[in-house]
Amino acid sequence: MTVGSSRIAAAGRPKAHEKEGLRADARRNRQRVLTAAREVFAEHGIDAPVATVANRAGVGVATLYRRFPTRDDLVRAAFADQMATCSQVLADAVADPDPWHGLTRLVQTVCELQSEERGFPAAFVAAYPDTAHPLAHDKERASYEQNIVTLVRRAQAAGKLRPDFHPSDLGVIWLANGGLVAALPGDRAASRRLVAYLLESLRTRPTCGVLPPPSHLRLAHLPLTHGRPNSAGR
Amino acid sequence: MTVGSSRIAAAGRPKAHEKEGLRADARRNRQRVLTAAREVFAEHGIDAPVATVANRAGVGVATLYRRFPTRDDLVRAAFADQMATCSQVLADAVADPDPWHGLTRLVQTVCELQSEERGFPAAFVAAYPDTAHPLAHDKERASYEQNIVTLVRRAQAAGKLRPDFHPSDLGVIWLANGGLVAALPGDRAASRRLVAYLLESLRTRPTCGVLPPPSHLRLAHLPLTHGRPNSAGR
DNA sequence: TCACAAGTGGAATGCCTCGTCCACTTATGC
DNA sequence: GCATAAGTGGACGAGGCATTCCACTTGTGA
Repeated sequence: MTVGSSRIAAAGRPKAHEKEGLRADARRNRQRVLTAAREVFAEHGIDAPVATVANRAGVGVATLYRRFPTRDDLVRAAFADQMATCSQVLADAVADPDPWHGLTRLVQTVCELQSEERGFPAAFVAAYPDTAHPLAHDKERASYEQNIVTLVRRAQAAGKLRPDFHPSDLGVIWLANGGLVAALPGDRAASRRLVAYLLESLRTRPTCGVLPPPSHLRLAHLPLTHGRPNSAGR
Repeated sequence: MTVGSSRIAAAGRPKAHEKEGLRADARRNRQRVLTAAREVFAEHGIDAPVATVANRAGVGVATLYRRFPTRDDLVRAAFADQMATCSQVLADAVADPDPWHGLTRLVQTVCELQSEERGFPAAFVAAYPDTAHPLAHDKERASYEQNIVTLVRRAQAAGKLRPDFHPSDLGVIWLANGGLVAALPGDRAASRRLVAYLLESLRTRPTCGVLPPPSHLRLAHLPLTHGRPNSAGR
């Protein structure tokens, strides 16, 4: 991997670590690792040993580490599809002419994604870090938050969403559902009932009770350590 | 610890492991360990190393292991007060002449206990195992379940609780709240908002929507492995 | 076909944790 | 005070996991 390698340098490829610049067999292995990671994470949770993933993929640990130097890299790459779906659903929701419909779809879809694949809730949480995290850049995050705030305000302006709903309540809903799914892996019905209850109480009603004030938590202000005891300073 | 020890045997004490039969210093140490365990579990989660607890308590690991042979023993003992409170609140709820009031109090109190002490939600889950668990005997569990079912039926008969509420939904609520609290340790407001939303939609309303069917999960049919990656077959 | 950079696997290393063991200390009843 | 069972602490071995290293293999462009 000499920097001055004439052949590669001449091809003008930016980084050897990009998916595109990979050799064909390496790209294949990368894909195998991701598939294995999803399977293993679903079975044993997000903290499963790296070696297990490598075994399942039929590659050595070194191969896995070359592509995904940290566990976070692996987790994110494994659930990148789901995260992309979330982004898309949020975009769709904002674009929906009926903001209430967009909002309910958003809540339902994210919760369903969470319950479909065990391990994703934790990845979902990890993707919205509080501070000092390199990926999911601040700009991207800020854009998500902006969209969510917009959606909430519009749904409230339309008279459909209860006025005391706070955008951060979406985080509350998703974290709660994520916790439920983590406790009852494979039980989709429980998640669906939770969501149904919650959506019902979000709708504007004549007899809207008074909610306790929201935490001053920013929507994205979530910890990285959910279900990751290794980082708990043992 | 000779079995035939005349002195001890004459005193008629059943087991040397009972709290009562402990020597004064041992009882003191036991208490220190429990206090340390609560602190450490709150800081680092329920999976914190046993040695950390022993250190904090100022005792050796052997001392800790003698009193609490398994991690589960330690966890349960550490949160025994909270569990007892839960039992009491359930008993009070059933005894309450207004079943709706009793039910809401029950939900709120348990959720508050969960958010007050990080680590307790996991302990709470662990205390309601699915199978093959020595403690929280079947009888005790069955009695809890019976009480919950009674309470729910009465609240529904009184016309206060929506008729499609299922007793197992209480488990859904507590697991969801537990997950939320685990993700946002120290944020009581988030938990309170979740509970407020949920309680609102439990009340009978003219325009009650149709819920998806409940999972066929028994109320107590919860996994032991919540937040315990060590038991996940690494 | 060849040269070689890219890629690979698995052994090796180091760290952390569990749980046990045993020589030593201490509370207790007489 | 004394005898003794109860209690104690820290060392220790086993085992699991993360991460690195390096000799070997393979894909690729010429």
